[in-house]
Amino acid sequence: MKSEQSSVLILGPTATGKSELAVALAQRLDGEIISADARAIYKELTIGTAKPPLHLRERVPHHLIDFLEPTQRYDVMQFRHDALTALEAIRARGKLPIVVGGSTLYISALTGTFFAGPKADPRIRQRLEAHPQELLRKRLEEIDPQAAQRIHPNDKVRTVRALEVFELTGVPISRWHKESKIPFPYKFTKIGLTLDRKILYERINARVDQMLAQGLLEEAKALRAKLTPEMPAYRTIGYEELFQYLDGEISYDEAVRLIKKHTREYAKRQIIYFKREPGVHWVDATGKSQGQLIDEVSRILKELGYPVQDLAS
RNA sequence: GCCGAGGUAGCUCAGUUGGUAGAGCACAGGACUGAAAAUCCUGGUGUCGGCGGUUCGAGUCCGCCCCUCGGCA
Repeated sequence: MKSEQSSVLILGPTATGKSELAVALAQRLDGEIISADARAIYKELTIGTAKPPLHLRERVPHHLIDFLEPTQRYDVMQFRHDALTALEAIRARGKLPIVVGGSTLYISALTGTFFAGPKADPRIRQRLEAHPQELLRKRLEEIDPQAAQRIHPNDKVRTVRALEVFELTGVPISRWHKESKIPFPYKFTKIGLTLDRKILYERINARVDQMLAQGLLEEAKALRAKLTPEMPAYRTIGYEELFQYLDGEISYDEAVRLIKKHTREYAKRQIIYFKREPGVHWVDATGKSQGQLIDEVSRILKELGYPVQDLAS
């Protein structure tokens, strides 16, 4: 572990104010921000992904935002690589890396271990996906009973991935998981944001209305022509529902209702996932102003030895 | 005050000829190793307005009371 000093990692469900906190901390700690967000990576998905606004990005350098075409594929190990590159570059500049994000698996890639197996092969994947799940499941039970035990019979995504790994390497994925563990070479001080569930949901609902007022529908219209359902960017909350509306499948009101619902469900999944992340300094943002929140987190970091500058402005 | 309709889950409601209640929405818990804002699993959460009565048994039938919404005064 080559970490003289840890970097900072801010995690938590959507709409808790992570981005703003990150910028404020970057200013007090002379840092730069690395986004761990599997949708903010794409250009043109701007309003719906709640990217930090330009004026914040001008104040503090942000990395891994807006660097991919929405038609491109990306995955967690590419993220791991890109994040590592960015992190080392920031450190080389003598600055503090601050990772911020809500993409659960991306966070895990930085705090946990991954296996050195093969990456996705679109051709194999496509071929496997064409088969009915029952058949894929049967095959998984034959080649990797251990994985079959952990993967639910209905979970096609994981079934396909397991079969793909086996086809590419001849080694069952369960063995990969057991025998190949590569940790991320840097440690993080983890700050987790929480918010009273009810307030969080209200905030999500309000934010969706705000996104629509800002022109989310126009953005979705422009994207509809370029994206197909196979592309990850297509499956983005706030866009997929509007695509359905634009295709005449559901009403506008229904689309809006679904965006809110899906975002709430997403936030809940994030909460559950992050719960098991070890060593997080949890900070409850309920009832606190932006300033109070920043002060509280600054205090925590100061106690941990970070050189927090007091901005008496 | 009179007439009518109604009080069942957080909300909107369904509930056969009496057999200790269920649907949508909302919500809760969980899984997760290269698609992760993805994918998948589990869960009905209840003084059936209240009190009595009939009955082996009442959300359901009877009586009284309370409350809500219409209409007439």
